[in-house]
Amino acid sequence: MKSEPKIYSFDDLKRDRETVWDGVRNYQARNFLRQMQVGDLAFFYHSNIAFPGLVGLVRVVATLADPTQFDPNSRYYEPKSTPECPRWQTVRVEFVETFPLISRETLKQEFSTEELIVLRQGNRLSVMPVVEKVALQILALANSKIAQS
DNA sequence: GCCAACGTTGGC
DNA sequence: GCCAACGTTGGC
Repeated sequence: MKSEPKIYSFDDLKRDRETVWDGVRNYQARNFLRQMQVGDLAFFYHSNIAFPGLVGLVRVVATLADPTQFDPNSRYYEPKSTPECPRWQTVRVEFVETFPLISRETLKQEFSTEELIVLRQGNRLSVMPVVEKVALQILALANSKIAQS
């Protein structure tokens, strides 16, 4: 799950404890959101900063229709959506743990663009899947960094 | 339905 | 700040 820290950082999530991943208006990203289930873990990625990369772990605690689509005052308002037939789906996530930055540079050294969608040039999705094998390797990397610090 | 123009994202 | 890579929009 990717966010610009200037807009919403991992520290913001740590402070809030939970957040709704609202405002995603890309169909491919929405389809990934639909696949997410309560209990799923996700990495939090900081984008559009000097040192982009993974900064921690979050967990899905609920799946829901994106509430902003029903709010006429929201920039994400979707007049065609109704509570019975919402167009945009999302999840609520909770803070799990912070780990020392796994930089984009490190990720590129360790993984290919086939393995990690976030490494692909021109990638613009706010949510993207990571296969289990790669996820476990990243977790191992995170744990070794925690052990070092 | 095609596609040029435009706006946005995000690495560098 | 630049610019490549997208997605979206809208004229036709």
